[in-house]
Amino acid sequence: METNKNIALMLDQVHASTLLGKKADSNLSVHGLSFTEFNIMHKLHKSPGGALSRIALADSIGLTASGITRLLAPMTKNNIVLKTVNARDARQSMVALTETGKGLYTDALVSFEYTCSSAFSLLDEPEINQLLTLLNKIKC
Amino acid sequence: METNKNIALMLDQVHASTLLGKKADSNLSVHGLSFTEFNIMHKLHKSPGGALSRIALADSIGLTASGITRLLAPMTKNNIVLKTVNARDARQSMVALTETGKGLYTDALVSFEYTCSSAFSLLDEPEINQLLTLLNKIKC
DNA sequence: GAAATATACTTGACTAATCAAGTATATTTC
DNA sequence: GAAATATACTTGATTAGTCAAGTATATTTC
Repeated sequence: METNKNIALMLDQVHASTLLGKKADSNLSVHGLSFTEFNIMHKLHKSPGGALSRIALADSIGLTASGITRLLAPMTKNNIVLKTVNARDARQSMVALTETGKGLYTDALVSFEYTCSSAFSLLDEPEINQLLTLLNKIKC
Repeated sequence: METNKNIALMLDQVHASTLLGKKADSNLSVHGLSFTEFNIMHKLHKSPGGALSRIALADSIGLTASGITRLLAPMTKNNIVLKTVNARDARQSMVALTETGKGLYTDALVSFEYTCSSAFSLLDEPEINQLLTLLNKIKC
């Protein structure tokens, strides 16, 4: 019951994320993308069918449904993502990358990989695995 | 050079923080405090002299100077923190908790400790230490 | 199968933060 | 010691998100 360490962990965790997010935003800005936008594109890209519902996207990055609506509006207008109907459930609109979006993702990925590898350059592979395992034990 | 793992780590890290921040906000709301406000109060409380400059506060939690100005304005009006001049440097205004602020901090700390210990309840003490060490190796 | 409830959004109003530009003071350079 | 630069803020304008309420469709209950 080391409450002080729990507190330090929480604050360090959130502080690190704040700075990582800013660094990612800044490195992605040359592609005209925010970190959140890139994050969405990444989830879409790695999803098996290439399409996800808005709710699934929201859950996958910790945004509200409303946040997703507002985020996707300009991305749709700029032809980065497109909206398709789900035949099984008319409430859902599925989101997918357009061809333009895929190209943009591929370009931006290079910058993002750089951001990540430089952020974690002091960690060796076992440490990265450890960190991944430990993060997954956090009860969010 | 496992770039995929670096990417997963970055995204998991930020995702966990987003959810932790929301949980902290929700648990602190009964005290009328946001997580950011509590964070500031915590840094002030644990600072040796009990006072920090706005810039020091900004750096300590990853906010801009401007963000600190806006955050402290209502806290000052509500008598949670107070502003004192730095005799050595007239540009700086030092921030400290008022007596009211100290009392509020003590109360809110209980909720925050609960938030943290429940978030990290699946981690044992060596794991918490590991996680702290690994987080400090991230280059922010 | 109608009524009640749940899910998947969208929208209006708001808030917390950012950035860029401005002001005041301090420090460095020459 | 005057001029140039750097630091510590504050403020106006903007942005990215939240929440609460509304709408449309789906599912469950009876």
